[in-house]
Amino acid sequence: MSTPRWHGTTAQERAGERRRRLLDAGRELMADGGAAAVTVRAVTRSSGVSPRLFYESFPDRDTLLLALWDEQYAQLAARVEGAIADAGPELAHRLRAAVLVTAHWFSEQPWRAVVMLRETLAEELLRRHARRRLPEMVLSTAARSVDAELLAAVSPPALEVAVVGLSGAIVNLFLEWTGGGLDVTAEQLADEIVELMVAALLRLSSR
Amino acid sequence: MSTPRWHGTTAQERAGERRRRLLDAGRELMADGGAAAVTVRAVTRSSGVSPRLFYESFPDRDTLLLALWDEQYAQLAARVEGAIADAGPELAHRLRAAVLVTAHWFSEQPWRAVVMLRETLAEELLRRHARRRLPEMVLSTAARSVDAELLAAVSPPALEVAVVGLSGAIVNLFLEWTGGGLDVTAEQLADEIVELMVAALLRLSSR
DNA sequence: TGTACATCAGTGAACGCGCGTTCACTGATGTAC
DNA sequence: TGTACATCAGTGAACGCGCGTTCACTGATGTAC
Repeated sequence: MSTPRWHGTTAQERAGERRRRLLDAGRELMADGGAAAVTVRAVTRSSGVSPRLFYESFPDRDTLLLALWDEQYAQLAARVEGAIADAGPELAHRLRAAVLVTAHWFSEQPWRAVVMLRETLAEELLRRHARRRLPEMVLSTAARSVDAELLAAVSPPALEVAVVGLSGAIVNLFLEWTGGGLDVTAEQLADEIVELMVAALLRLSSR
Repeated sequence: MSTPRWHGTTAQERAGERRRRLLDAGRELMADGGAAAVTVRAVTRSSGVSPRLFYESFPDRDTLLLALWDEQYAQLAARVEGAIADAGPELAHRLRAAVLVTAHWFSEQPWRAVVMLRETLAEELLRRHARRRLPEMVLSTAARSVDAELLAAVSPPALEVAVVGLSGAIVNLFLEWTGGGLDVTAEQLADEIVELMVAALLRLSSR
């Protein structure tokens, strides 16, 4: 036997399963108590993995936090990707598809907004990691190969300001909406956000 | 002597001075290390006030955090108030004066943005306390007694959505700008924000 | 095939820390006689 | 005015906790002979 086994599984299989359990526990803890609740001890306690083995999966607590964010990001990105592929060539349609699928993704599991948005504002580490990636993903994916030269013609500072303002608006809207603070449907929210984005783009291109 | 003295000062004077020193130390700690750095022990250590006496000024750590926020809020509100009084009756002028004085207030002491904006997103307690008060202050103070019936005619959900989006945009713009991430002048920033606010108001009123 | 030993995988107690809060204590000041 | 005592103001050690991380140990499995 070239790969040694232990209770019938390889070391790699067991390590992989432990990593999975640590991530799941971390996600649940973050959903309940924010990033501050994701401590090495809480994660190992609730996953049943011994603290010693935590450090076999992750060099430290911070790396786990980043992994949690990245995992969600990858899932959302895949969804957005799919939605855009089905949306036809027109920019506004692509934008709307991207925003709407994001709204649905958040409303399916409201804790996703906690992990992706709220705690990303709360923890310095996550803040630097994520910064404006979420809205930029939506924008850039939607705009890909569309009006590229339009954006290229915009002066960098004006684009910067627009992106920062839009990011803040979008993040806050999704956050408040998933938290139940906004009494509108996903479609109304998406329309609102698309309008904001289109208005910002138009204002930029008309300068 | 009706008020007893101790080393020549009354109990009240000494208690007031300790409260002042605790607040100052807390502000500095928050500016340097965020709300998480504002611990009872750190505050008492760096102010030279004994931990026992901390609880004479504040019932617990959370109350100190809120007091720090409130102190800054009161200062900013006073500035905005003053700026608006000098701005004449037109809405856009009042808005611009309010936003510009806020921008200057932040840029004078960039840690103010940390205390008022960044850590307000980071700590659950401050989040609930502050929520949308900052942008609402700017908006409502500027709009006071101007176009009140205009706003009253807007449907509540639409107004909600607009305020949440605007809040996010404004907070993010001020945050990024004070952090050095936006290479524009205070005037350019103010113009941008006023444009956003006016556009949002117009969009609302034309529905 | 049976046994002594090496190694691998995993456990959970321990270390050292800083925290919020409290409590036993000290020393300065006021007061009764 | 002088002294014994009460009270006021303040100090800083102590309590009990959870943390990130490490380390001494156990027991299961593989291997040499």
